[in-house]
Amino acid sequence: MEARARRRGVPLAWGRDGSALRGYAARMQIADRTIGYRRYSVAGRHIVDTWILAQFYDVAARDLPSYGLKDMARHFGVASSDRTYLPPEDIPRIFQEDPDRLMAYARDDVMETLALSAILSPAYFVQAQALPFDYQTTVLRGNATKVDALLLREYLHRGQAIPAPQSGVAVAGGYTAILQRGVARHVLHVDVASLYPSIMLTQGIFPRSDRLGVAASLLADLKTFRLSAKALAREAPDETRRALLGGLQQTFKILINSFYGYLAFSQGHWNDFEAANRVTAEGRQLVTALVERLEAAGATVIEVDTDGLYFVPPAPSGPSRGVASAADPQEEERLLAALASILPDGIQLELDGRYPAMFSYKMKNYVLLDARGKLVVKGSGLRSRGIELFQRQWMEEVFRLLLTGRRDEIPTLARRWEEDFRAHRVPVKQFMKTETFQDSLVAYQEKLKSGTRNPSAAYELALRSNRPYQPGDQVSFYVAGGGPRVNEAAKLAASWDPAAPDENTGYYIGKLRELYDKFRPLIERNGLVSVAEEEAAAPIQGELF
DNA sequence: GCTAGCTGATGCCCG
DNA sequence: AACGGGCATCAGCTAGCG
Repeated sequence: MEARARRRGVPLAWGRDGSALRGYAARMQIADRTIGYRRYSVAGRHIVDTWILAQFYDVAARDLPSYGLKDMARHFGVASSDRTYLPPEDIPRIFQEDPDRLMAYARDDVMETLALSAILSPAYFVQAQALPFDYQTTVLRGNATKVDALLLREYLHRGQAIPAPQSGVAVAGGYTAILQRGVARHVLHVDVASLYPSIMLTQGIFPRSDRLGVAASLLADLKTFRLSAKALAREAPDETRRALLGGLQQTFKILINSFYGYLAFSQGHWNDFEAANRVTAEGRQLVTALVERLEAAGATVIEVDTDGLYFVPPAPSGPSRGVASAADPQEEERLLAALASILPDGIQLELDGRYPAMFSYKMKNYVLLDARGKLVVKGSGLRSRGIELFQRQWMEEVFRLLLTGRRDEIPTLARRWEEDFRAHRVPVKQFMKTETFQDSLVAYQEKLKSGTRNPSAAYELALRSNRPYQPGDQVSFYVAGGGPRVNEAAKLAASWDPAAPDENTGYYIGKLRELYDKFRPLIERNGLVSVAEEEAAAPIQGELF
């Protein structure tokens, strides 16, 4: 709209005072990545971009197929079944020949955007009422900056000086371990509720420079507010009110969890790295104590990550020991009570889930089968967007067979996939890789020249395409020819022709085989194997089989 | 001259 | 401009081998 208006000489006087829209190139950090976008300001109004809200949402959820409007609308269930879809490349022609159809399409787009905004924006609108930021800024600022702003406001209000941020020292994180690999039956997941904030509150760990004790009272107040919002949401008489209160408590939860991160935030005026270290040390100690207590009770602990763990409860004594068994609910309750009893007052243990089966692969990488038969895949090695779709599908199918007791069907499945590749029955969408640019193309070329990074297929293709790619943009590609360097054989996915498929079949079949080999020992064992024993048997090798 | 194995960088994910 | 801990992949390098 900005470009069209400039071209036609139409002033976009959208300000409440009649002033014009202003826009400028900006970049922002969303979790691990930087995106380039155009930031706008209009006097007296707030521009909140649903595309950015989508990316913030996805930081935690990581379940969006893409950030495009159509995919988003379908994902959130707001796409109407009779909406108009038009192929983008035909839009100029349709505009000429059938403008009404184009307008219907545009109207559907606007309605979907509005519906997405109604889902994704209320949490920020609520925050804007609690923070010394306007609505638009509330969306764009990070959580630690928001905590800092709350402290700043209180100190200024009381006429007190603001300390300078301390320079950073290393902070150790949570305890993570994998004790068993392979297939487990009847798995429980317990976790400590709000581990770090609870430690801060119960142990009184707050920034040393916060002489007024603002952080401590803020955290306590936010926790109280959150719990009452949560209770009110449960009792809310109608859907609208429930959604509002639900958003409120979600927002508080995020802010509450940011207090720990704030301690180690290098730009925070009241940061305190030593305090951050005490919080994580206490967290490691609590979780380790849970592991020890469970093992003493005869449970098999599978994996541990920061504030929770997966385990198989002790089998009833007798000959069935070690065999999957239906749990005795009373015994289970006794075990959980015993577990909770070793935690200090104010630290709550929660039974977070119960799973008929689990496949434990590596730290932070596992698959759960829930009681409804749904498969939950966790970990970068198993569900990363950096893995081609066919690998993720292969894994999903294999893990489902493995966890539902049909592992004898796995070899047939693996063969079928190979045959599909050999017969070019697999479309490009399934074997292309999609990467998001972190650097600008210029920055990439500089790093290459100075030897600080290696060539990457995605950037090389973007450079060859002569299109203006920006950080945050994505490119999809596949491997066509042979050669020693895989990246040199890459081609844009858009250039793949189903009538003349030129993908490197050998390369992809090789990938299928590597995939199978990776999991084969665990599939064949069809049970748990202790990592300690594995390591004792093969102490030198990193790979265990 | 070849290769296994290591290293560093990148990208993505878990809590 | 929240934190640390992990895994997979790639290209380049190097020690060790024949």
